[in-house]
Amino acid sequence: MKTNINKLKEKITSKGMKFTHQRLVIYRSLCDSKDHPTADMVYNQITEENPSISKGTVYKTLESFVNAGILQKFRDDMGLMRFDPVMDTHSHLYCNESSNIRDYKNPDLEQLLNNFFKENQIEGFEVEEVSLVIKGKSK
Amino acid sequence: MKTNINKLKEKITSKGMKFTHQRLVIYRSLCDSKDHPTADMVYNQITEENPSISKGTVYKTLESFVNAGILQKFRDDMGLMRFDPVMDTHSHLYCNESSNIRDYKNPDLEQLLNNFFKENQIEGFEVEEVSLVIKGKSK
DNA sequence: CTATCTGCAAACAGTTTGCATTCCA
DNA sequence: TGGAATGCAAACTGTTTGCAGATAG
Repeated sequence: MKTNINKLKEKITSKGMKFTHQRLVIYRSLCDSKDHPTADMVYNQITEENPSISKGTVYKTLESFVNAGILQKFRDDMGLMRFDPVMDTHSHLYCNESSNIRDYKNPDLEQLLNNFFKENQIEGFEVEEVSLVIKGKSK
Repeated sequence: MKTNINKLKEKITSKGMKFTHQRLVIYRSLCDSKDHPTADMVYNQITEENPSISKGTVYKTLESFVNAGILQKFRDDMGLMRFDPVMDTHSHLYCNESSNIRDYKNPDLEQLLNNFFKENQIEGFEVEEVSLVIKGKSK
């Protein structure tokens, strides 16, 4: 746990950014939650123990984390921005019933897709990045 | 052209909905544009020739078209709702430079993904629908 | 000390909603 | 004529912005 904090501090300060209480709290909230929360969810979660952190700060902090390569962000079906502390490329499983979003990583699948687009060039388009949206239900 | 209008009229009326001038104009605009427009884009486009159609009507009409199975909708990276008159399953090509969105359909790819998820069950998750987000640049 | 970060509130964009009026069937 | 569709404006939600004051390094 301490290690993670030190790593975070290093990541932050190495980018010339300042290490603040707010940033620590926000980052920890993201790591604790497995649900790829929105800025608003993070705000509601941390506000219980840290009532003085403002919503604007949460938005700005999450954005700087993304810029610093500490978080990834993506849009969900509702158009909400989701934040993800897992930085390597992976897909997401969207549960149609609970609207939960789980991580899914499969190197074979990545390989399969890379090969496919290497072999099947698209007329007038150069593929740079392919990601999967997997919908279904968790059981 | 006439044929399409009659087909549209049939689709609309067969659902117990009314066939109006606004709905015709909105549907035609979508078919003419190849760019998967947002409601706002449709509004701006039709408003040149039909200044009296209101924005609210465009939103409501697009939504009823989706419910009636006349259009598909999906979210883009910016969180905007996009509308698509092509109803069979297909992927989209997102151009990172122009932010254009093109259609991409490849039965082999669909087959490949279906097979993959048939053979690779995901622990605790039942896949219902898989779609691809393909980013790159058009050339 | 000073550049960055924070908190607050106002602004913004896309979309939805409510309701009186209009219009298709 | 009756029920659905329209137009308009107000409301709503998620997010961004501007700025004065606070704070890390």
